[in-house]
Amino acid sequence: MTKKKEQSKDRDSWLAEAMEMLRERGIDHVKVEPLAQRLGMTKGSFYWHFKDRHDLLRSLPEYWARAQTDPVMAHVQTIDGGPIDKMRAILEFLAREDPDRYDNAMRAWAQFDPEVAAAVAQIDDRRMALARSLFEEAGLDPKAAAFRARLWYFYDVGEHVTRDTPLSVEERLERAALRLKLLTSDLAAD
Amino acid sequence: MTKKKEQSKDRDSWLAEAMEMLRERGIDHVKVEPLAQRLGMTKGSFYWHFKDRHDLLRSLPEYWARAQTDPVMAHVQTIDGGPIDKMRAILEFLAREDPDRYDNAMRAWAQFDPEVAAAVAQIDDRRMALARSLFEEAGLDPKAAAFRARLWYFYDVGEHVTRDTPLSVEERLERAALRLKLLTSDLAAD
DNA sequence: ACAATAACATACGCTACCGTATGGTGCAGA
DNA sequence: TCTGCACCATACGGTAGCGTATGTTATTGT
Repeated sequence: MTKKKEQSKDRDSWLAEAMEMLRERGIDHVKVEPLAQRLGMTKGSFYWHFKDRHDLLRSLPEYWARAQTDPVMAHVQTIDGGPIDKMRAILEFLAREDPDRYDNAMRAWAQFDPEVAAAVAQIDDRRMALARSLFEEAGLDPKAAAFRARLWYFYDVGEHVTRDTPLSVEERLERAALRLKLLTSDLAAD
Repeated sequence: MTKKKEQSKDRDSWLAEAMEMLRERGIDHVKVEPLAQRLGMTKGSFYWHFKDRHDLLRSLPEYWARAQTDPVMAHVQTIDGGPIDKMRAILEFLAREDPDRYDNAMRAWAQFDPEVAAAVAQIDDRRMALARSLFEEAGLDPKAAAFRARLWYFYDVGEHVTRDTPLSVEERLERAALRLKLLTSDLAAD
């Protein structure tokens, strides 16, 4: 009735806690016995919900995509106005919400697992496609829009990946404004 | 006479091979016994050169910095011309040489180790400071130059971090040209 | 009331790896 | 030639985590 495959609240609690461990210590430290301990359970429970450890790991990317990237996409739909307005709205949303808590950990993992790399690349493509369409909407030809979307998106990635101590909201808003200005100053003002 | 501390060819061969394993499989897979096997040695040798596994790991960032980032800095010194010329030269150098083979692995590691994060952040700062000084030289005020240096540098990081299959040299050169154009088009033409 | 089953706990053997202890080997200098 | 030391091998005990087998409990349909 629900989905064709496994889906349960208990199972999701294992996945959620596994994501937490992934974020804190990396994929090689999400192990089933410590994981069980954090949930106040034992291995017996784990091996009921999952075939083995690898089964858990394979389920994480889908869980991540489901939990993290959908909100952003949904939020964009609610905005009206020109492409520049939308960009500004996205930047402010990202600067306040920071919905990609697990992105860094996923990227770190993706470095050493091709399947995970594919999953992350797919997310990257979706986000960049959004930016690209906005730049096209603003009047750029496809090639220029594609490049500027990369520049746009990579700034996000760079900010997250090169930083250990998080910025204040004010600083993030200020940098977002600068970014928008530099990347759109030559475009038609809506 | 050489350095005040440990430095030997044998020790460096352990470090080099450890970097290789770090790049291929991540830090949690550089373990002493598999490492010894790859070098055709046994643990006895390892524990002669290193106190323990942690001692090896602590030595890696310094080894990385010594091997990877110095060449780029050295190459910049050899260039003469205006700041834009220097930027173009740097981009072409990076597009051809790709001297940061280990950057992704180091960043992945840095996610979960504050000391490593500090080491990587230091490298990031050095590289961004170089870009910042060039933009200042090109006429930007300090604040604008700092931001544009981030934009400049993050594009590099983004390209490396979001990519599994490497680009061709031609594509990299083309993108480098686009990047230079977009980031310097409003500046005095040398 | 009573099977059946989902959801857990317990106990076990196994492997990979760590670090230590100790023994061997080649080579420098007296 | 002998000795000391840098460098490496071998052998050992200990631990963490994997997966399996099997026992236990709570719930649910009949």
